[in-house]
Amino acid sequence: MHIIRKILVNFAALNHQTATQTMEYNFLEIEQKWKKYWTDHKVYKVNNDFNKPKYYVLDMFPYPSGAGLHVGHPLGYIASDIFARFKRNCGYNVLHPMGFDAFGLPAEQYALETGQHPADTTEKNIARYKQQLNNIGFSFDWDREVRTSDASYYKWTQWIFLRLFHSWYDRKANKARAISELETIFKTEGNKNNTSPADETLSFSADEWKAFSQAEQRSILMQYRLAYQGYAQVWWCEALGTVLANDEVVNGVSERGGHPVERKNMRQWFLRITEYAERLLSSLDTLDWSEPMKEMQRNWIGKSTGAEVKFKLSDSSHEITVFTTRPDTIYGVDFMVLAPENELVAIITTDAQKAEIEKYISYVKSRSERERMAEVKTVTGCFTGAYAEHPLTGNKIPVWISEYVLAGYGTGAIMAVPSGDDRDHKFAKHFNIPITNIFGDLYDGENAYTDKSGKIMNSDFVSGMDVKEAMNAVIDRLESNSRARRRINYKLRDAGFSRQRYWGEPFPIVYIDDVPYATDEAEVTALGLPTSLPVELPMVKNYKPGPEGQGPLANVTDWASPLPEVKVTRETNTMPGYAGSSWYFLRYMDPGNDAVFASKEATQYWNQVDLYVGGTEHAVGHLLYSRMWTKALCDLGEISFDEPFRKLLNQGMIQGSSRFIYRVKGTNQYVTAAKRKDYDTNDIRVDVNLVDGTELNMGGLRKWRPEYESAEFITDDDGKFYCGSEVEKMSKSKYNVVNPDDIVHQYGADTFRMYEMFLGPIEMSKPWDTKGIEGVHRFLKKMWRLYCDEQTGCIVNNDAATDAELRVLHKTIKKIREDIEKFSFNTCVSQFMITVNELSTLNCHKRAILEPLAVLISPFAPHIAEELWHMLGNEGTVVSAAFPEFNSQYTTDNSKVYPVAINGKTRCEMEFALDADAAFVEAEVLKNETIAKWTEGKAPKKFIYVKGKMINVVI
RNA sequence: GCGGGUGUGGUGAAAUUGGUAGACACGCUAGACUUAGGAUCUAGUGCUGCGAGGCUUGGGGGUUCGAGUCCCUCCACCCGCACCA
Repeated sequence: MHIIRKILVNFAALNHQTATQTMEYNFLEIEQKWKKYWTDHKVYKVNNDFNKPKYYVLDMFPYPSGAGLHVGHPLGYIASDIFARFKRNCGYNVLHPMGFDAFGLPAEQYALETGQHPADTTEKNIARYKQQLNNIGFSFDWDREVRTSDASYYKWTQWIFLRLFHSWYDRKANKARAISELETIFKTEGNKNNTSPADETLSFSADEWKAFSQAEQRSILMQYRLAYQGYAQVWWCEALGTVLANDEVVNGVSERGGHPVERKNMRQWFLRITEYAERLLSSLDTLDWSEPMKEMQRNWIGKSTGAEVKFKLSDSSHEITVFTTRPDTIYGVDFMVLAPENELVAIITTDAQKAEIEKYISYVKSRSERERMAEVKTVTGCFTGAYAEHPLTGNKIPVWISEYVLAGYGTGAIMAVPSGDDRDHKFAKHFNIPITNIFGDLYDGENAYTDKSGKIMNSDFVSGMDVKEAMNAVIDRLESNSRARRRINYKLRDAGFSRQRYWGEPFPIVYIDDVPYATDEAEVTALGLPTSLPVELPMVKNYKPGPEGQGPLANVTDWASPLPEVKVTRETNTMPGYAGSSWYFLRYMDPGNDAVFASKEATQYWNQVDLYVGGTEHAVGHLLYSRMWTKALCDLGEISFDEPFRKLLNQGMIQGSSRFIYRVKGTNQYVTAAKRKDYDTNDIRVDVNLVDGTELNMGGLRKWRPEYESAEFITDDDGKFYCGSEVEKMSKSKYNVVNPDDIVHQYGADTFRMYEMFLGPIEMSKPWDTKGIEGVHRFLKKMWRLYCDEQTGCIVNNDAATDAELRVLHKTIKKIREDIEKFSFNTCVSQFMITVNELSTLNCHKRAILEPLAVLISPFAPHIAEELWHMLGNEGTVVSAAFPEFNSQYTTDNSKVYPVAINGKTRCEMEFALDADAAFVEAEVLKNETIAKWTEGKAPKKFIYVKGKMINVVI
């Protein structure tokens, strides 16, 4: 089957010359011609023409993986390209750039396996991506391309990092300020008006500040900086001697080699995004994003109001501080739970419990946060032997540790109220901890009462109060003796910014006696080290990790220790993937600038991204970081807007559809899907490109891999072999990747573009299926035949259009304009099909209709539109033609065929003028034979006439 | 577990936001033209029934003259969860 198709395609290719003469739709030739024209004439070149109104359409730039582009990638790019072209036709100066997120883990993993340098493989992958993108006919201005791995780009990533390093967040002014200003404040008033976001207990006077050593001062400033150092847990694999990403840990062991892994604390860089939590939350309201997307960010930021309560420990001077959203339930506290990582655990554990606690902690080290949160059925925990004192009753409360309390959230400790919280309840039941009921009959003894309605009982002075009252009363009482304070807590955590990897941006940081300094600080200048950016990533030959889990850069001794005699070392970690992608939209505005990341004029003009298109998988990562960077740059006066993406359009994911064959165990026989139940078989994935629908190309399989060379097939009764199928992520390893190049070669880029849009709403996920593309291809051929007879060539005439033809055209213009603005591209394609069908029926070959139609379809199918536009004798390019306007004279009707229903069931249709009055309509309807039959002479109880919609008779 | 989403013919889907469910396509069936066809054209195609008709938007319930759309409830599937990008 497949072979026959190939032969026919080749046969068609051989006939190209005759095809040209017969003027049939020769997409290969047309598309090649116009692609060349667009490139040669730099048609998509964008100038910073500040006099024209601007529109900025941005795609999430791709990571250039070794597998190349698959048919899922272009979905969003096609949508944004249509919109960009549309806006351009509407007279805007449209910025629609593309680039590459080129640093990342896969290139490094590939380097470890093959020894090829990531710079080389990345270069190759980018070349392939560009060629694939160009094949689809996008209107990118490649002169503005950016690559995050270019030194000329990451120079500015490093520069922004240093701006964050040199800044702190002034909570009163609610903005970032220079750290030098904070030093001035410390010199005059200490930190009494500016508590550290990292350590609220930190307190010093102006005199104390001045008395601190430089190292002490710097360590205090580190508690304020927006880019700072702290500690975080990473996956550590002893056997591989390396830190692993979450993705590299599968089922609790390393993906490579299956070695055991555990959590390890490491010094890391962080971005203090939590200082922006409130602004990131509140300015969501100003954005034109989908409500679910905003909801996801809100939940991620996770604002909750409640109280921080301190519990004294019996027999110890330490205290446990907890955050609770339900201070009203304080009389129901039956035990306390610390995160196993909480520093207090080591201090308070009694000798008797030590062994058991250590055993439990080592178990927790092997568990991911995900597992810890998800597996609620199995309750685990361990008693520390210590007791806390209830702040109001003074009762002794046992202190436990358990994995369900996470160190990174809140204070890493909770007060457990089993009668009012599900997890606490399960825990108490499991460990037989007595439960205090503070809800009276509302608590049934079997399940926690988590509802916030009803009265609090059995709770001393708050008994009988409702939740809100009790909350305030409890906090007031506790506040009066300094045991609590009102507090807002965020789930959002500071962003880890260090990776123990090679293929990323080096930090512009050097350590002098283990104290970190920015490369632009005086201390570094004094050493004679270069202070200018970029700090270039040195070329290396091996990518193995450094000692003690440091990044590979630690092995480049002359780079990592430039001045060994004075104990000066460089930071050998690199920045994470999201560093470069947090600000790339700014670089496109002025990509060549060597003096600044983008000129003020350029950022002022292009301003916010008007439309940002990309997948929901970035909902809380990239989009949140990018928003924070933008706010920081705005605070520091570098740009004049504090939100990067005004409108966001989320495209759905195109999934792969994998094909399976079934091998009879222990043989080289394969059985068709329907008969596999009769045999004992293994499922095996085969290349989806060897399958037509579900029908396997058996000869193709034999040639695919040597192990199938002598395969025997147990076919279906019709002699064909059918595969099973399953929807999965599109990936190389699942053999379900479909390359857009193949589709473009077989049907053309215009068909491909329109087919991807025709698949369904842009935001919906769906599996790829090439079946159905024929319909779109047929449509383009049919449209072609309106303009061009296959024998005689162009058949467009200059006759005046009829009213019917004008109505078709103007209704189409209206519909297409509206649907593009709504990003409803699938219905645009339907409309084009309807229009072409109607014009074919009308036998319309008139310029007055067909010339606007060519412009109308040009954002969707630019190649054929350009060809038709020129066939009509136009000069220049359809890219800069004016988008047609509709005339409402041709889009409004003055009568309507109403559905007439009896009791809501449509029984017939009747036509009335749109301005017909109700009495007339009612009389006419009741006269109607069909209606009379259904009403059986009964007088209607009610007559409903909705103008322009429908008529309903209730009997 | 938490958060977000989705569910409509054999298939992809449409439905001016409460007003004719299934537009537009794929596939399938029959036919025309043709040396030929996976080109092109015509007709049919949700299910059920001889028919008038009845049934139908994941299941159940509700509001309404009227529900795919609103409310309640249950189920199934997909995506994300902080070091993949």
